[in-house]
Amino acid sequence: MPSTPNYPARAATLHDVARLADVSLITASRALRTPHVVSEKTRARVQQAVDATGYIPNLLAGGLKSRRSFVVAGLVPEISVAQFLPTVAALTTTLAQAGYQLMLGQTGYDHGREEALVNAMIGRRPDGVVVTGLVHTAAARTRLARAGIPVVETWDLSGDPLDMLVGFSHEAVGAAIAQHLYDCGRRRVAIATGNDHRAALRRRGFEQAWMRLTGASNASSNASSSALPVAWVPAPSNLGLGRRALVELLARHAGIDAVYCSSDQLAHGVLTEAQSRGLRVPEDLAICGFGDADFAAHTYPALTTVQIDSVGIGRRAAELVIARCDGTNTRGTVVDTGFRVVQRETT
Amino acid sequence: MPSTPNYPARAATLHDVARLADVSLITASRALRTPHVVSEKTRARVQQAVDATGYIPNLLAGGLKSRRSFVVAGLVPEISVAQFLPTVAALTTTLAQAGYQLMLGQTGYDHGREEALVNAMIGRRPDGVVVTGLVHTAAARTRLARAGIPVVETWDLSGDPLDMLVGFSHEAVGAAIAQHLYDCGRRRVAIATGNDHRAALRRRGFEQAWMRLTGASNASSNASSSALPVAWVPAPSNLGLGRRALVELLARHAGIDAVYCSSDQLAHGVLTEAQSRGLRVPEDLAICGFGDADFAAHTYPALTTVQIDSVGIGRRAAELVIARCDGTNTRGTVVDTGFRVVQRETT
DNA sequence: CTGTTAGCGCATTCAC
DNA sequence: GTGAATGCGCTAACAG
Repeated sequence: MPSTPNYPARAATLHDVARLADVSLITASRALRTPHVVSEKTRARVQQAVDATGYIPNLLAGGLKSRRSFVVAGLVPEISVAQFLPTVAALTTTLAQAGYQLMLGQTGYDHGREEALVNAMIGRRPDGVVVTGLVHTAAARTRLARAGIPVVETWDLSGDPLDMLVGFSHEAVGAAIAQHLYDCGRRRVAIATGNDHRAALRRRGFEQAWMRLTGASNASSNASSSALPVAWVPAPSNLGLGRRALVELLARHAGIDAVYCSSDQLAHGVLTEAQSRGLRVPEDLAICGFGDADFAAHTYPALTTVQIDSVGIGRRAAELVIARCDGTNTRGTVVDTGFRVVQRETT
Repeated sequence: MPSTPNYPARAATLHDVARLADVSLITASRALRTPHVVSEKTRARVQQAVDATGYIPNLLAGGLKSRRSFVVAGLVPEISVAQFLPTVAALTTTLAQAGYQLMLGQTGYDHGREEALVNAMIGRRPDGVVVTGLVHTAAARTRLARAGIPVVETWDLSGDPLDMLVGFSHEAVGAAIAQHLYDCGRRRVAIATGNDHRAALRRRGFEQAWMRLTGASNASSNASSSALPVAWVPAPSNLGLGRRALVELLARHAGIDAVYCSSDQLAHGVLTEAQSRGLRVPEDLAICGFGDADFAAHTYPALTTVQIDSVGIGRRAAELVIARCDGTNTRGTVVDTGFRVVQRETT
């Protein structure tokens, strides 16, 4: 007799449960899925058999017939992007509460794996798809449209959505920050920004608003050129890139008095570099970030930033997918989750 | 004629492809799965039918027969824990390269959802399970053992693993940090630590080594009491909690000259609080973190910490699961990924 | 190289 | 309230 536990080689099936409870297959199924239509006695016998066998329903098999997988695909550019984390966490939690699981995939910031990932996901027949960001490649958009399942794009409000959209206007965020720095009396502003799509929208909103505020005539809506000093860093941005960005800005543009950063991580780096050079913040240099990361309120001095409802985006996206799966028509729904400039000590 | 694209209501099946290509079902299947056993001509006809119908194989249906889902379950305490992010990212990438997808779930730091999550995952019949951390509850351990699939626990080396293990010794990490601070000439050390399992192991390793080094006799291996000043913070730790921890330590224990922190986020907070009080780092206070986060090399002054192969853990875990699914026996494998104290400027 | 048969484990549809 | 038959979409096993 072996000392290691000896479990049955094959997992118990509903068939095993039914036989042990001496009922038919379908009665066992009903006892578990719709208990109220089964007599109490039968229900108890089935439950006993379930406990005895350690039966766990095979959702794959059931889903084949009912065409429901109770799986939702989640697409992120890269998992190690702090900004999306609360969204993914809320998504996971909200879905789990409704019996769904999240299947997570990385598209890559360059969209290189987007189409392949969408195909791989569709092959698993998810009941819905949530994307942090927009679906960029035409092939992926077509695939998703043809799949006939609810799709929620998030963290954006622009463009023409594939189906549903939960986010906010990045251009409005940029404009609000410009207004804030202007109101603080800054006139020689610079930008440190990641090179991703959403950061570019914020930068454009910032520049256009700035030109309007300062009455400059050479407003540039061209994405490749800029009227203001800009340091670009590769996405995803971090503290180290922020330091490097400020080094670059100060070297090329003496006398700047404020920096808008496309993420709080970047802003924290700019703050750090400023301090290492003996610059006073905000007296010599004002700094504004984006995202209201968990550390933003606790830097020294505390970081002015833009608060985003990252958790709410995940929750709303999950709710929309679930509602649609339950038969409610949410097609085309667009939710603006808004934003708020949070002034702290760096401006 | 409607202006919106009108896709077939039902997704194409292999049946549709076979009929269009005028071959049998199984031939169509083989043309896609094992092309080399099918004539070139047939293969081309099938491929043409696939393109025409936009067919995407239903892996759920195939998996029912072949007992392979090509899905691996990933269990994390909470997604928003920066420490595990590189592991999860590497896991996802390595699995995707081999045709697997990651199904992600959150157990909660208190293990409250661990059993329910394991049951939900098992119901989807994953080909393997990777856990960041150990499986703590007995019920979950039993379920996983009975499922008969490869399980990799990670980020630890202690205890008795369910199956496979990829990690490092947290007690050895604690001891190494104690040695480092001792070598730096510090004698009045304190600890700022999260209240999770792994952080507790590091603290114990630290304290035991410290007692040995300083020749103190009241070494306490008791988890609830401590011979050194300790500030506990709830997991997951962050910068704000680090500031609060230093406030608490300085209030209760005047004259400490070094703080070991259970995460770099915590250490960054301690550093920030020290600077806000005009303490010089490392002259007045040495600080050591853990994890070598992306920002650690770029704080001012740069943070001394412990480098962990977070990416390697994810990659190795994925490789072990994949190998086992491919028939290689990796049962019981234990991989020590090691660690390295990285001295920078805060010690 | 290609086809036929028989399920995988369960839910749907109809009968009793 | 319960049950028998049928099939979801695909692949393993065996024939040709």
